[in-house]
Amino acid sequence: MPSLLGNQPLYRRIASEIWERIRTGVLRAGEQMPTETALSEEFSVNRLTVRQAIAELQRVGAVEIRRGIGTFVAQPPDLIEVVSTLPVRAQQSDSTLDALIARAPSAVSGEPLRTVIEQVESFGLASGVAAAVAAEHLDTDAGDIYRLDTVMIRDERPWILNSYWLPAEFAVAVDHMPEHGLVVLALTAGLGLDLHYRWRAFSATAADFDEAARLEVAAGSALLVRDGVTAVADGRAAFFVQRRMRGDTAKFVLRYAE
Amino acid sequence: MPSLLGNQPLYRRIASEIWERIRTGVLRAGEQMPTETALSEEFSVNRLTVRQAIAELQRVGAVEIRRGIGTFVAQPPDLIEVVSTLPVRAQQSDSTLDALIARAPSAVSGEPLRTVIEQVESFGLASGVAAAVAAEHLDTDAGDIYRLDTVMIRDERPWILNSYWLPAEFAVAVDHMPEHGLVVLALTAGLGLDLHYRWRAFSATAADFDEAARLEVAAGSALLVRDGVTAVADGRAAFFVQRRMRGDTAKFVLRYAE
DNA sequence: TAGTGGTCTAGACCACACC
DNA sequence: GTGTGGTCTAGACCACTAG
Repeated sequence: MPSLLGNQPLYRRIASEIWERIRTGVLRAGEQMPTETALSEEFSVNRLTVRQAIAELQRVGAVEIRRGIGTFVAQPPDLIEVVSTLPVRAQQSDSTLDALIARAPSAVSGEPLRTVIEQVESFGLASGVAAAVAAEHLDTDAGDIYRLDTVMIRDERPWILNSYWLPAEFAVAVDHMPEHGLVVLALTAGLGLDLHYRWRAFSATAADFDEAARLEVAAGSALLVRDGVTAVADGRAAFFVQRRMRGDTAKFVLRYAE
Repeated sequence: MPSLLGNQPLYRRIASEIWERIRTGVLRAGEQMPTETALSEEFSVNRLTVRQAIAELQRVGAVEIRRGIGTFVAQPPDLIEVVSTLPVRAQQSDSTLDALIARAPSAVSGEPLRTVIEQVESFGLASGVAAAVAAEHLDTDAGDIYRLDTVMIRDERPWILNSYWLPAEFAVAVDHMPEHGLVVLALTAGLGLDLHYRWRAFSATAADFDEAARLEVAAGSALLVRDGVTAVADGRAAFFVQRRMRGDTAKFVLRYAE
């Protein structure tokens, strides 16, 4: 244990040591790490102690564990930047959706593949606390709100969880949503609505068990949350939406016009 | 183990069971949980298995562990909303800073206490990859950039880590920064500059070891990252800044003017 | 089949906070 | 001191992936 902070527990010193090897390039991105047994022999500790160190490195995003195969130094994630230019007016398709579709890498060479789709998971009358909160955002009565849960899939991997709350008058748009279509397109193209943002908010949270399972990440992973209210031209609120995505895969950029 | 998914490992079923107790109010927020030993007897498993379950609940934010005391059902975090109204022009003090100071709860009754301060941790010429990236954002030469690292402290707890990269001409502002002052105030009031955003970006990341230690959170916790470039009236970039904060303590809201 | 990580046990001792 | 969570060991067996 040729390490630094003598006061730290063993597993943390081992984590630091491995981290250092990654940082300095002794272990390179994508490379397979020594097995847990090998490391436990090298550091003369129990395998469980090594596992504790590796678990921390995984949570930090430094290594990737592939069960039955081995542990690997993590590759930098490929991050999609979703850019908006401010001030925006009208169309909400400015950023998120176009970007999703346009920037997804093409699988077949040359052919711009549409690899982002939005899949409906559930739809029905909203209830409970969430419905009450949504009602407040939408200036409507809580009994009259529909909830639509979808998942956006990018390159065949779940990417963004969406929960929409819509007043009844706008909920009919869901019927206009084609298989693998996008909710917002169903509202704009399908219903001929002119949408614009009323507000958006950004926060971060740890994935709970349900979110973790649906996004295929570990419970507790960092999620980026963007929620907001979108309205139509005459000022009525069309929907309140909350989007949750893996933190390391998306970045929202707001450019301010000069 | 009166549980659901029979295929899951023991520790996960135990975590689900406890989670269910919290969700349904059998265990209430703030309440102390049974000790690890008690739980291990109740579920007839080894204490380590219980610990694994509790660790997951902690990462998810469901419980809070106080060493030497006990484990408690987590309280909902008190979150500060930082609101901007769009379109913004000029002053950047719109949101972040004013909000930080104004909305911090008062310790002494009635007296609006200024509980948010910004403390310089290091200052000097920037180098390495980070400096190169900053140079690109700032349209400057990489050799001429200063880096300023600060921490914002709210109610005596570290809250936001800030890294500023400034061209030499603006770095002098640091000399104008009073003890416990705010960097942006030093630039505006101290140097008489008229600042405005060029762009901002939001993302989320897992706290690395350094960030975790400085923010007093566990490695791997969800952090909200906001970075951006602020310019002065004539268009020159004044600084590139990256702010990292505990995800559960801050939320950035953008309101769009009608 | 061989090799990897994943789960679980039994038991020991330590570090910390409170009384 | 007493009780809490934190660390570590030795050893066993399982589940998954690849060849």
